[in-house]
Amino acid sequence: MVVDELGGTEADRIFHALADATRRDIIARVIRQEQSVSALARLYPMSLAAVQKHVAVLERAALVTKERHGREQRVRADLTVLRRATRLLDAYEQLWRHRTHSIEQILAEDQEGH
Amino acid sequence: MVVDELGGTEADRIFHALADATRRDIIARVIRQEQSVSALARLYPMSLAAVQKHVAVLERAALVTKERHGREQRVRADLTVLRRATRLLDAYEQLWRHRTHSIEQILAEDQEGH
DNA sequence: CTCATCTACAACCATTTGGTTGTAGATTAG
DNA sequence: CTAATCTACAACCAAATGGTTGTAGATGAG
Repeated sequence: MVVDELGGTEADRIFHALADATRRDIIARVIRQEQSVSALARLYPMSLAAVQKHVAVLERAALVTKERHGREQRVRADLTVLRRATRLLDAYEQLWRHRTHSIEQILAEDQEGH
Repeated sequence: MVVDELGGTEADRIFHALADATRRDIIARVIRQEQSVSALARLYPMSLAAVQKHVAVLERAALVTKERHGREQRVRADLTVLRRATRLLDAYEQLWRHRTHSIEQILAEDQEGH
């Protein structure tokens, strides 16, 4: 029923991408060192295609980028996006602590287009 | 195919709960002031039952709790859980900055069990 | 050149998600 | 008591998720 262009807001995509243990593990691994897709696939009890899909979800959320290097496609993390997610949650906490009445700021940051 | 008890790990539930704009809006509102379910339902272009389901998702993630007050069910935020999510993302950022080789800590925190 | 490897992508399937309507139980108002 | 309100929950449905297998195109190794 969602007729949206693709998957909703940026926050939608980021949190959805984080809502899976395999994807969080992929992030944690490529933070330390970029890895090829098939190297990642060997780590998990699922097919290469499944891991490709997980990487694609992370890519849609801009949490990782791929860079072709020979015949390999190296996956690496883009931490600035992860930082945006952290700041969004931080904003909710601020909202709590300060009981601020200007909720519009955090909600505005939570829209498509940021 | 998931024969799991219910929805995976705590982090799964928290991030999944946050991956929807309506649910994030509900959190932002009940942070400021607890609201009854039907009061929340009037805010969104969907049925009461739909909002009930969103609240249930937030409840499964322990991001909100309900407290009966007369015939109303007041929804309020539990910020300690939101804080856990923030700390989890913070941990990823630390992992990035310090390139620490003890990834086990953050992964351990990411398991079912607390 | 030939073959193995890495990747992409389509088709398919079961389950979950996010919405609906409808029914029914508590609780308060008058 | 009766009626209106708030909530819960079941049944249903379309679409998205998360997995599979299979096919095919690039690229590197020998």
